[in-house]
Amino acid sequence: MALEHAILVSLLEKPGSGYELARRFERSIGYFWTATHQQIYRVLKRMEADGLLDVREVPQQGRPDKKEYSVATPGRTALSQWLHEPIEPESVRHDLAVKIRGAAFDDPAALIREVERHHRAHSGRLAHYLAGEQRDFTGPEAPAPPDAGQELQHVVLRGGIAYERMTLAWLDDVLATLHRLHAGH
Amino acid sequence: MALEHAILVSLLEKPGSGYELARRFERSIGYFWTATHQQIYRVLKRMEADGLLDVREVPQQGRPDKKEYSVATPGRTALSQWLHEPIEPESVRHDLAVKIRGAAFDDPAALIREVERHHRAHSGRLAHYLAGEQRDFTGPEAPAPPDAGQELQHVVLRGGIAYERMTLAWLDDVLATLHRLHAGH
DNA sequence: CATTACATGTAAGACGTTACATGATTAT
DNA sequence: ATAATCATGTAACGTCTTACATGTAATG
Repeated sequence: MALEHAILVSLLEKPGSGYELARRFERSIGYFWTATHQQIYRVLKRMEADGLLDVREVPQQGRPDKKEYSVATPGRTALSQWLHEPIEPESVRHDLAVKIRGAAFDDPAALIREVERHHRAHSGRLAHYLAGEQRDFTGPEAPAPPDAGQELQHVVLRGGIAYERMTLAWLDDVLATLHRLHAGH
Repeated sequence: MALEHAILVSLLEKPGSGYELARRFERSIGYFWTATHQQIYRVLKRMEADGLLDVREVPQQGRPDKKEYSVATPGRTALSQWLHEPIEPESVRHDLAVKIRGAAFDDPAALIREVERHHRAHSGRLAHYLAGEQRDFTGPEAPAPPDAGQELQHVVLRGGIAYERMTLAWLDDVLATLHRLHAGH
């Protein structure tokens, strides 16, 4: 049920429409929580009905009107409450690991292309994160005395960077293993 | 829909009952794919109805009888087909990262305990993985010429170990950041 | 002329979680 | 006695994904 909380955090960082939230879930906050627009619109309605959010109809010119959501007081309370509740360290789901173990019953070499694809995707993400870090935190444009919010956003981004680097190193290991098995050895 | 595939892989590694599968999803295969027994029983029934699995009633003494599932030919085909389909690099969901960003709107210091709890949990997992690696792959009991299946299981386990080490280092970074913010900076 | 961006939604079905339910055996 | 392990399930509910549905405006 943390989609609600991710939305609360994102709307506290900046109010916005369902569409805008969907875009953020493709970037920034989407690095550690994904959601599609269908999900977002549904949850926004429920959260509004529950009084967690305020809506404001914003007429626009040359564009469809939008509904700008912002966090109401009960929403802040709900977030605060959740922050004080312990959560379980999340359980992982790695399709690729299932595939790798499954390859023992098929052709391990056939997985090489797939693993290379994942490697490229993670390289791309890493480059994207590093560019974002440069832009927002370590580059010349970055605000000199960062506030708490920025420090916290940065440490989360550093986590994403560490994750991608670790994953790339592991995928290299996987590729080496697959090549070794292919060579007969 | 990869639960089906994880079950196929696990049953190919060794046939077993729903209960046994549920146990495996708490260990071995559960390191990268989780499922509860309720889910497993439901999916096993569906897979049997779909002809992917064979069942054998095994009477036992001093214990309830069990149904031993094994992979039928169409199940092997289905797995093979999935292995040859490209999958998307998975999208992540990190509650803790949402909490960290949310802490900017609450009390960052209140998160310290929570992060420490996660740190302990991941330390435990790492120790568990390392013990498993020692037992099955690098210890004196490990089979000298490992086959493809073991090589692949090992590289997946190495991924789990790398993930836990990376996570612990990141949690140290998070704690240092939270302490810095608490100190007033 | 086609595509991308902006903007919001519905519906069906798959998947996952939590709670409930039962019952024997083994270990403390 | 109590709890843990073995063993299998149902029911209710909530979440998530995929496909469908519509329409304008800007960009190439």
